[in-house]
Amino acid sequence: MANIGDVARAAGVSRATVSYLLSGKKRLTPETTQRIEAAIAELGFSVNSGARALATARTMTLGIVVQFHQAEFEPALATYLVAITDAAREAGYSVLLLTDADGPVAVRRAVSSRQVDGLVLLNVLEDDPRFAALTDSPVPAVLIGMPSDTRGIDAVDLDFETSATVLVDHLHEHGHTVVRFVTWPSAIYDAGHTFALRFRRAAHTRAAELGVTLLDSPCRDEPGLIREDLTRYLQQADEATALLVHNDGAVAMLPSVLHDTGLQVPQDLSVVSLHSAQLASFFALPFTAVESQARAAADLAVDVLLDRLRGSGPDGVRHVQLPPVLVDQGSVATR
Amino acid sequence: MANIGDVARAAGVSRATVSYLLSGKKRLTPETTQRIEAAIAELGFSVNSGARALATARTMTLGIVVQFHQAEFEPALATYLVAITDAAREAGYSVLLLTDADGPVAVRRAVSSRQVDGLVLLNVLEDDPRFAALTDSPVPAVLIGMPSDTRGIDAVDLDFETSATVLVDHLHEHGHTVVRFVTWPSAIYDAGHTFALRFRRAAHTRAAELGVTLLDSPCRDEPGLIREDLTRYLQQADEATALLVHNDGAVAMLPSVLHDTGLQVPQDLSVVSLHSAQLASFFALPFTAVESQARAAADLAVDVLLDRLRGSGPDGVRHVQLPPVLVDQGSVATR
DNA sequence: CTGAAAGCGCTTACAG
DNA sequence: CTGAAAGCGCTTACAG
Repeated sequence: MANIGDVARAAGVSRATVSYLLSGKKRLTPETTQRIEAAIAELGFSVNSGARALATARTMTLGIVVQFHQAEFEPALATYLVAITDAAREAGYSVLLLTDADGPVAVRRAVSSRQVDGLVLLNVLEDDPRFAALTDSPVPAVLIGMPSDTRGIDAVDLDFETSATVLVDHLHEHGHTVVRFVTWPSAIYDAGHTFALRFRRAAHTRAAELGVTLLDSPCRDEPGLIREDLTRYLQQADEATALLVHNDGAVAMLPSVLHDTGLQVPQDLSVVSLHSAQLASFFALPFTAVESQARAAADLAVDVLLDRLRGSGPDGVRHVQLPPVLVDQGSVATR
Repeated sequence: MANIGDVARAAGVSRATVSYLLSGKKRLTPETTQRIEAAIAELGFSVNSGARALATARTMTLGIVVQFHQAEFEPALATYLVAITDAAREAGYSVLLLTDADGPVAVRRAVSSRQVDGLVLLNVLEDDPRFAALTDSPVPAVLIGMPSDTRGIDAVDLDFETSATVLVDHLHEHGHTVVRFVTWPSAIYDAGHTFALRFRRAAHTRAAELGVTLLDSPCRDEPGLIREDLTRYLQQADEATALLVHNDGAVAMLPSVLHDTGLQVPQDLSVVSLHSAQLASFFALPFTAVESQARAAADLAVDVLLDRLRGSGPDGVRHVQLPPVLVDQGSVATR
């Protein structure tokens, strides 16, 4: 394969001149430019990325750190990966996938062998073990997720707190005062998933402010068990007039369980939910909801990280939360 | 950050000696080994991967070429990505994610800028546009998918033909002679998805051999439409006593539609299916089925690719098909 | 068993 | 506007 010397020789210039054309850092005469471009095209030359990385000390590569291996239960994961990679490519960056079961190890290896210029962390926990590997690292990172203490790391996510507020408000405005709050299995909260903790906390806070009673109703994590749990909740004779759902598995199962129990939405029961847009689309979910947009979060994360890499953007640590959009599908009745 | 020279100095040896320890290509005295190892640990040294790539002409990186952007409708995609990356890492390889909407461009760029030593192609079509970019490439590739003409490229996949045969046999053995074949939307076949074409062809061939009538019944590609299509098929008054399903969206919807139409499986209707293991697990699908295992295919693909890179393994082009496993869940009644 | 030296393919002050 | 030269951090025949 041709290297920069071959191009220089074919064009009758020095290697430096070819390099300047490639980087655009110096302006060349039109004739020189044209001769070099012709040589590049003829030889099918492209820059050896390893050599460039060595010379510039920049890899033009970002790493995505996927911490968990339950990819199967994360329908939005592929969307995140593809969206991050797309956004990175548009900025001239490649993407390395880092999936080690041991997150800190994955981070340290990529950083110390200088494989990446920056990192995107997916599936962030309140007290994430990867943080330690990041604090003494010369490589900037951005979290997709918003722990209460980000340790000085940039972070980006849907605004789960406002999302909860918006949904509780929506129910309250329609006259609902007792609401069943269908949540993730407790293991999700215990593990410290930031999206779950933030949403739950804000839902309770807002409900208290408005005098709305929230009945916590966790669903377990397998289809059969979720169905059982949901069925039990729906058949329970109590004063709950609405469901506030934050659990992708449960909301996916909900239409079928509603059907089985013969309850009509919104006549017999109102429903609002927070779930990923992927899930909504895959199941054509018919509920009024805030949909988390993996692509928007991914684009934002890459923007923030690139700002940091370029030294552009605002000073100081950045915490950016995407404003939720309520998609009203009429699944809430006025009481 | 420390480089190999810093380590050499700290250990009182030459850089070459450190390099030999790192690569294991020469045997050093225990004392030297120990001094170097101590220096490495103390300095927190690790090899600069770009520099190593430049010196060795090997990147130790594989590229995954994801061609389509409908990541949302591909629940197994994340599993493929994670599984390939895991397998690669175990062999000492990193993984670059290549998602350009223009597949051939993604391939050419990664190859010509020497970012990868090998490529894994996902979502392979019968007449895939990426093949052309591969034939004149010095970088070996493996397909996950099995076109009829692989152009000399290694390929790996579930054996969809045997899968179809096994499922048709299963129905035939239980006395079913008229079977409704619920298929993907015709666009899937028209686009040339190898898994769809191979399965359909083999199903028809086997059915013809056994004297089983297969009623082709495509489902469209949105939840609402799938439900409509399935409902219409189930209510159709004909002699079909069983369903053979090859359509992930349809099989996911099937339990609910069965419920609505009041049909009992297997009493009123027998069902067999081919779907991804991810789907089966996410929905707890209760049907006798062949489940496609993304992880198995990913492991196999990486094995084949690494054999090629090392020059090990059998000579010639390799086409490996994973034997299907029938998971009998009793959804077929004897007639 | 160990080391000096060339080379991988690029970039970038620096001099002209 | 262009080029000679040093340097990025490694590896690997080769000589000892």
